[in-house]
Amino acid sequence: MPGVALFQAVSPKPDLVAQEHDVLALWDARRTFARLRAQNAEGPRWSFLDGPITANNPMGVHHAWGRTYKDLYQRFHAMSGEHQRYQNGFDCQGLWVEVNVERDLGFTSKRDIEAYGIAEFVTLCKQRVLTYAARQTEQSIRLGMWMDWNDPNELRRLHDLLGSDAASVTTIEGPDGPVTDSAEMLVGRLGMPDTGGSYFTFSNENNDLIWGFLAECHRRGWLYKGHDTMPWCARCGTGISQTEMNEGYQDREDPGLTVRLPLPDRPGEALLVWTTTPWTLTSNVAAAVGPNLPYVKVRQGADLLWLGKARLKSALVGPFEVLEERPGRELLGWRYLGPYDELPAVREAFAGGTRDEPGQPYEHRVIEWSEVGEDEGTSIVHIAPGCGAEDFALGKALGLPVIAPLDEAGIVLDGFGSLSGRDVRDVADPVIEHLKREGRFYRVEPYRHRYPHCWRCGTPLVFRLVDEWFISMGPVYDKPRADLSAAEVDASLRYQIMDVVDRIRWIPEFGHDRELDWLRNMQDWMISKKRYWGLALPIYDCAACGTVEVIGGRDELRDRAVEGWDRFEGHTPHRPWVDEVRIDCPGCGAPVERIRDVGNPWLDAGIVPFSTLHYREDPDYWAKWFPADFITESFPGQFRNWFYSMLAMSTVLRREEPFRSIFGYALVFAEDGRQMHKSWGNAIEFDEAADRMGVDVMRWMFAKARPEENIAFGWHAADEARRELLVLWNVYSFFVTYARLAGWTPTEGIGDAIERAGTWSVLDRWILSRAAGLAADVGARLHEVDAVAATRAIGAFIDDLSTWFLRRSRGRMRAGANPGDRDAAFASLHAALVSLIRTMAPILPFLTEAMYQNLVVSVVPALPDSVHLTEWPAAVMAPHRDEPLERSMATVRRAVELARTLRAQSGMRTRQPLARAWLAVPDRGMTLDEAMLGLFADEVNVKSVEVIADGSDLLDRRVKPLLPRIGKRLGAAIPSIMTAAREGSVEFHPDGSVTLAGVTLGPDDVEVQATPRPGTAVAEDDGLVIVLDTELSPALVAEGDARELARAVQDLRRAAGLQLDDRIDLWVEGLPEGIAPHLEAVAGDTLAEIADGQAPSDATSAELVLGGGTVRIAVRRAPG
RNA sequence: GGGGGAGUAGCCCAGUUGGUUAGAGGCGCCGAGCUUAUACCUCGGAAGUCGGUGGUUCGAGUCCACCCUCCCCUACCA
Repeated sequence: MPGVALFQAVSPKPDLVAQEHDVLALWDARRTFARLRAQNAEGPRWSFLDGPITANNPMGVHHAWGRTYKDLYQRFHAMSGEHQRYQNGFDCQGLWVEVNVERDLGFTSKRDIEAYGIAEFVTLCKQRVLTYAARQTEQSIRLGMWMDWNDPNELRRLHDLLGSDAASVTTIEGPDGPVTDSAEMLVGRLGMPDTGGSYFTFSNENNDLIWGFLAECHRRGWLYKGHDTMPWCARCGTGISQTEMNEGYQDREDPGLTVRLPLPDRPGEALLVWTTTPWTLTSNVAAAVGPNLPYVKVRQGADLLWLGKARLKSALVGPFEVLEERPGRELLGWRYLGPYDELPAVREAFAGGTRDEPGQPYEHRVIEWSEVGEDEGTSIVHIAPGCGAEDFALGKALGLPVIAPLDEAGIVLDGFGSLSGRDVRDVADPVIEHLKREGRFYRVEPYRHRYPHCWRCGTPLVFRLVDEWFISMGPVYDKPRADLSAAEVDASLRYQIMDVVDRIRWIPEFGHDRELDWLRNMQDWMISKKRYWGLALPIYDCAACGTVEVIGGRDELRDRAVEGWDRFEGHTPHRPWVDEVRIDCPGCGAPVERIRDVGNPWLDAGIVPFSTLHYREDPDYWAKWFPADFITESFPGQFRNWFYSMLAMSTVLRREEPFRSIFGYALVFAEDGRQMHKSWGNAIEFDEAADRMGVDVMRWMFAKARPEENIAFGWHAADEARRELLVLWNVYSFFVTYARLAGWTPTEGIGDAIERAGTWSVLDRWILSRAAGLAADVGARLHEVDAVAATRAIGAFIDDLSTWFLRRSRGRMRAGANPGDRDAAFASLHAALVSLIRTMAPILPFLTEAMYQNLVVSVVPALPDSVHLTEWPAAVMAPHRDEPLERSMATVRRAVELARTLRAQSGMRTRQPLARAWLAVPDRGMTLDEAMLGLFADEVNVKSVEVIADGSDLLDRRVKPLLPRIGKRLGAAIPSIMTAAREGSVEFHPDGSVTLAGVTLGPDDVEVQATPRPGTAVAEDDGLVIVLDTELSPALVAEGDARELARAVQDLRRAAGLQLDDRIDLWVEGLPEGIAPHLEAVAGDTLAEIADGQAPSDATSAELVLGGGTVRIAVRRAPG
């Protein structure tokens, strides 16, 4: 076919990584993604909302799992013609960025930050975000993720300008033209419609809308300042919310310290209390007992000690004598001497007395607490309201004094004697020393327990009395949700959120229960943090009159500002600039400053369904894209983080679900089954994985992984995934090789096949039917967010394509094959491959694109120039579907397997032709026509196949009693019945009943199975019976030998490194008589001329044993 | 501490309302076969006291009790 372009030659061993880079360049050059968006611009909307990735470090392979899903579902929906937003998101604000910036600067405390300057520090935080946003953008592009990306170099330019002169005016290219502003404000405007690109949660709009949300919470009375003892990280100088607490539990060893507290009214007697936090003893206020628990007084030497009876053996050291037993209630009110009564802080706190007895100084006493248990310590609990939440609640209920010993950095405050000024982590030993000196020490021993740590920096938390801001979640009612009245739901945000959760499709389903469970147990949401880089909480708490005002947006702030607006204007709404603004107190008119706290970062991510969809500035747009059709993130953790914050905020603002369906997946682990850790040497960086395994291999692994289970990610798993893809590549490479040799090209893509396939052979029609079925199946699966089933179906298809279609069609594509049949083979294989790669394109965008370029673009230029611009192939392939044909083919293939098993059992190699096979096919409305039988005959190498009606003569009948039916009835007779069945001692009766071991069972009680009679070449499977005629005539033997010879010649060709179409000279020496007639055929198959005489020395030679004699063969490329 | 889940072949694991010979699948191993798609594929095989102990039953991987180990969720008990 002169003048027609051929396929490009393909290496059988592809460099997948290099190929991926070529494809990226191709997409770039052809603006493929932009054209896809244009192509779908009028299509139905599919709203995907990207959960923001924290722009704080390079992306890891665990991100690649989620991003694979995000990209593959976006690509799939694009192939269905759907219009999408393609907006990636970066999470920008919060402690995690601060901690890294601090580390870079070598800072160890908040004081360092203050000294450095908050403005400078915040700028560094912004810069860090821009740095890693640029980096992650590049990595995501490398992964093949199609999003509306910013130019990473523009992000880096803004980074630099922020550092050198944030106020300098510059211009960036937006989707609708250039946008000019100061560098700082451009950074604050990233992701908006005029600037385009990814959204950044530090953006002005994002912060502004959170202000609006908080103002709404305030309007409804849900925002409040709490005064409470909270978990606190002394290193970070910030309170830790309930959400964050859950992330940070670790095992830790603390001193388990038992202390004697003398009872002045009972000379010589003392209470024993136990604590794992010695520093809190400074702030001891009371000792709690369980009123109904038994307590005892024991004598140890001169000591008289009180403790819980149940704790005697474990709490005491050494021998003891029990003197007295009393219930806890009889101990109530006892005065005792505290461990640190002499401290000024203690005296001062106690001087005011209690709420109920304000006149006289408070003294330590025994109080009642129902929560006191008998499992640990002494059953007398040390109570320090300034150092524990439960202690605080108890103290509050009883009106007890509160002693708060720590400042925000965990340093002991003044008034604590020699402990003052020391770090809370270093005071355990001084406390113990003090107790020993005072005669209060009883014992200390290491105690291991799970203890909360800071999720970010790993510091053990302390409990500290602080003011923090909360959003109330509303009451928890003690009854089922179904019984709640509308008024009760209206009064409780948590139940409103639950109703929203019910409207969402959770995949996997357990997510629904998890979220509800979290909401049930959720305490009020602590949204404040005493830090620097984050959402500036727009709360104005009047020191003069106590009025709290919450500002709902930047414009409102400008209107309300009484001073400092000029110093804020031109800046993003961050500290320290926004702190300059004061408003007038609506209560008393005094100028009020913003509280200095920043916001919980999940507020930043939670507002995204509003901020990124332009809820305020373009309500029509928002209404079109809200709620999102789909989000996907890793499940662990997000129930209480992103999912929760989105649900809470959307419920407050709209009482609507922010997304319709959510797909969750688990965690990426290393191949050794452990979490990846750099220090364990089992971590794999994303860039390394991309460079070494290639991103398609990674995507294939991720798409195949069961999302509800952690994935074991590593090089071996990657090799396995690559092998699967290489099978496809081999088919492709084979196809291209032979199509080139034959000069075959399609004229209209898969249209060739659609036009003419009706007349093609069963193999062709079968593979096209399979391809059609695959496209339909994978489409349905991906619609259901089931990538596992999709990849499984694809894998099975590739296997069919390679091991059956191509295996049986290879001869059809060789030189000398029937031209019409050969073209049909090429056309059907080509169509199947093209349909397949379109079906795989969302999952494997690079491999499929590379193949598409060659299979389609290089030969049919009129078609779309990217596989990603083609439509989902299910519809166009549907006419090829022929399910009866697929069922028949499955039977043939099963028959082939049985025949192979038979050959193996009888030691009859497949190369040896046999005269006949008999085949009995179970009657399931299935017939095997000539062509099907021909496939079977060719594959198992038999001269003829005869279909017999019934294979039962060849088989033994065995009886399998159906135990679930007869077991209950026959009881103890079962063993003998089963033995009889196993041994075949069966009596069959005409009505279908049988007798076994003297027991007659009805036809329904047994299953009669056919098994091959031992010693015959018969195989059976579910009614399919195969018999081989293993009688060998001399002619058959000779034919087998000839095939053996041909095989040997082919091996030699390969050993000699010859090309597929090289012609050879062939020398054969010592050929047995009988084979001679076949020699010409062998020569034909191997492109050989039979040469006479001695083989030359430069020929490649070998020996083989044929018909009992040694045959020597040699080959050499024919000259010319 | 509370709640839930899991322990089956060298490894990852399936195992229906209890049914007698414990296996679908994947990796690995051994053997054979097929093939110029040349370490791809196919067929066959080996190997397990089903975490332990006791119980119910004609019969237990499966049900019950206790114990051991691991994981997840949850929890500021001192």
